[in-house]
Amino acid sequence: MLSAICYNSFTIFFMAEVIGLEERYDPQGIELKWQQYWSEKKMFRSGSDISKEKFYCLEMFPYPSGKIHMGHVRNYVIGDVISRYKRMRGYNVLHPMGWDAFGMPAENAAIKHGLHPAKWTYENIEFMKVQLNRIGLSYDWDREVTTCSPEYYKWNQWLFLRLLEKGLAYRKSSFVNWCTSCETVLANEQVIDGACWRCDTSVVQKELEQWFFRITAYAEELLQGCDELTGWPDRVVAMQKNWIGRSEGVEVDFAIDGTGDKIRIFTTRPDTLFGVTFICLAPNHQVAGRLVSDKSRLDSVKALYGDAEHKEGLFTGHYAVNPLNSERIPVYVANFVLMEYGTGAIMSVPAHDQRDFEFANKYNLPVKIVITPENPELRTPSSGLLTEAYEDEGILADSGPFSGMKSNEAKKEIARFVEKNGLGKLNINYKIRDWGISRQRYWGTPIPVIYCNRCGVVPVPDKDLPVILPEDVHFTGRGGSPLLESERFLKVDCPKCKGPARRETDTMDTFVDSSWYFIAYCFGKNKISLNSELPKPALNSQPSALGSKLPTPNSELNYWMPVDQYIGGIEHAVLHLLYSRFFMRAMRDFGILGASEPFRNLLTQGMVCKETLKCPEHGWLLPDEAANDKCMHCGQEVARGRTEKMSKSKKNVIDPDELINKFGADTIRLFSLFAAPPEKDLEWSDKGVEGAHRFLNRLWVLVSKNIDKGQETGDKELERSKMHSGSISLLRKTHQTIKKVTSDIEKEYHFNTAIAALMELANEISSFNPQDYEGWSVLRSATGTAILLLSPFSPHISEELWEMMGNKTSISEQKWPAWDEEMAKEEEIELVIQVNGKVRAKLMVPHGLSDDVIKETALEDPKIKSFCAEGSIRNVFVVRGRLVNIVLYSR
RNA sequence: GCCGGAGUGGCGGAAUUGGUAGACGCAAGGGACUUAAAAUCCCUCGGGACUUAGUCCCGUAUCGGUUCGAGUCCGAUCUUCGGCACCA
Repeated sequence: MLSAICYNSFTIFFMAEVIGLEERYDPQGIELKWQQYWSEKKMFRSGSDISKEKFYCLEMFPYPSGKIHMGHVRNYVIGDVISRYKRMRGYNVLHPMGWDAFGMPAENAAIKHGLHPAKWTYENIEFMKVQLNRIGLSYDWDREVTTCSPEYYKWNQWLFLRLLEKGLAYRKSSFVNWCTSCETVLANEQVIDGACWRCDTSVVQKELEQWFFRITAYAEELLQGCDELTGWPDRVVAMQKNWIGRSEGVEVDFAIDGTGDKIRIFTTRPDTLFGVTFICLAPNHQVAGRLVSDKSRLDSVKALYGDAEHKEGLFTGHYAVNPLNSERIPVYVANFVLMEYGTGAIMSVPAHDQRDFEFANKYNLPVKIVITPENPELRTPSSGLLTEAYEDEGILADSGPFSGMKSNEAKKEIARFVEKNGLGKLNINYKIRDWGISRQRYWGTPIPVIYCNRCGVVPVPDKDLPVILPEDVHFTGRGGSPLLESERFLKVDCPKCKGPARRETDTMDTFVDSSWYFIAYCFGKNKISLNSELPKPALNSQPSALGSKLPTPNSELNYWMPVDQYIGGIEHAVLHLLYSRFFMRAMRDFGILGASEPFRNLLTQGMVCKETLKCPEHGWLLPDEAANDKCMHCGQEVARGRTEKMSKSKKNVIDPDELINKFGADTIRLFSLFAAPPEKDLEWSDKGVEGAHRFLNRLWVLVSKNIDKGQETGDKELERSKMHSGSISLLRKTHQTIKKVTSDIEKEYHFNTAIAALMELANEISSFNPQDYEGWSVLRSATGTAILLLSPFSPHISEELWEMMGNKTSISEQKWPAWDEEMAKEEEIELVIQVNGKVRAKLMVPHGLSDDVIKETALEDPKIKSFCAEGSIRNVFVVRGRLVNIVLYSR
């Protein structure tokens, strides 16, 4: 031990002696210094000047689980680069951060460790905020939002009440997962293999009255709006459209023979109406209950509802009449028919629907072919037996007056016929369901309604908001919602009749919190005020002589919204984004703001992955549990698994804090931006991180060794025509790099190629040997530019180097450099000469030659001449500034 | 099954509107410096052939097509990753 200490201090002394201790790149010191500087000067506070062009850059806020992971780091670094870049481009940038702070893990922690969810959550936030700041993220912390604070969730409640007023929030009965042993509701993720996560009791479905938001009222608009989402990845838009699931079709009434009941079915294939051979009802369809006398058999079909493996049916003993051809067909109850979609009843055409085909086979029901393929080769074998349903389009057969029509024509004709004759109507169905927001949990926004025996469901008046979560509760994980045991919370006077009443004890889905947090940021901390944004009746049509100081309705909110760039994980491609789009529209209709779409551009970053290690005996291994491909515990060969998303269970995670301690935040930022473009998965590589660190180190040495020389040069204009070729070439490279880095950022946020270009410039700078004043001046300008261009990626080291170069103001306040197109132009180009499409020679020629001269030059090249001697020239193609292709007649 | 991506060196990844395939980095090999190592710096680095220091051939998942020219466009196939999945 002692000798080690001696050795270390000797080493440090020795190194300090040789290279000078002050010259070494010390990320820890620098990063802390600049983080303090930024924070003290409030450098990243959004400006209040709303005449300036704005840029709202938003990253998905984290759930405060306790620790930041690499996925967060990647997400936030991408957003930070964009924000810093846009600031340098002169935009008024809003770049906020907050906490998605309600949710189950806090309550689980309370159950397990007896910590109050609030304490657990706020401690996590405090810790994670320090972690975020260590990454050097340029947030405006003055606008921080924490969804579990009453100041925030008050507005959840306020919005709920507005939705309620408009009929967009309503109550209906719905099923939840219920553990009979714990007597509590379970979330889907708490149900493991159909059993309770805590006690392993099998979970049952229990019917409860719950609150819903009527997102279906906006289904069509949300779908139409998808076409405006040009700044979103195609696949996310596709997923949204898919989820909404619009389909056009007709509803047709089938009368039941002898009972007077009518069954309304929905179909998208009216062209197959003549092929209907039976009708199926969902097990919980009203008419099914009436038609089936054997309730136990009906219950057994109900029990298999939703079972994707088996088709189970039951003949009701009744027949329906096809209104088009008056055929009498049997009515079945079938487990695969969904009550929630369409009318809860279907017409079955086994010849042209695979599901009906399977059902018909099982229950020996007739199959009637009414569509034949246009291609005769595909026609049914003469036996008339199908092996599977024919679901494509074709020519109608056996369909009365419609026989011989093409199916897409027949669809329209038959639909028209149905409507004209009052047999049914055209209709559009959507897969999307209303959004159930009730959660039987404590750690969420209390739903602001009161139940009164006399007045029924009474909304909490606005003036009584927020309805605050009570503190006097215990967390056992048993016996339903903890809110039920707080007398003080539960008992309340009815706002209407002042009689005794009871509060709603359910809380809201946390997706409600995240559906409008981006709007909350626009107000600044604790200043959220959605109602002040409502248009006010004009007091006076003319502004008063004193100058009206009345707030313009919607001013600040409408300035910042919509978000210009949203960045987050693909896992939120459907729900969060769809709910947010719904909330925006609802709020627009309340008059709170003008826009409909919340996020103009969306970037879904790829996952952070890493190689996995697995021992045949000990399972997944941490990197330091293996040495030389052998397991440390048993010495067996370790299998290098494929690279997978970092996860604790696979032990391939990396702790951002450890990395920062070792390399500094700038290195981590640089590597995660360099290793892959943002939308693709990022494979973590320890060696790659070292490479990024080496690059920063090289830059550090480059600046520090030239400080003295560089400082002497001023900003005097140099005359290009008199410059050395070396200087010109470095100057040119500098301008080319500005252009390249700028366009890579602007175009697709391809930071990886931007950084590659910066590395090229750095390489050129280090091999440049300045001889005189001019050389030093060019060197200084190239170095300064490189640092400016680097600053969004690795801001701390850039600040420090910028300061070392003698600059007095922070690099974060500098303008993004501009390039000069003339300066960036190459004087000579490499001309590639092809013969018959194969590269045969390369020549250096001056820039800007005419096509004819280029052609001539190419043909005069001795090598090309010898190739051309083999045949006569048929054609010559000249691509300006690039290549010549000489095509010969083949012999 | 349906919808949407992706297949390029040993690896991560580059390649404007079709116009030099492999930028930049990692790994590997060689060299310089050092008593030595680390660090740093320099060189080589898709495969093959030959009459070996220059030249030729092959090469972007596979097969075919369009074109003077295809990683890029078109058609088919294979592999792979996401999402949805009895939505009538």
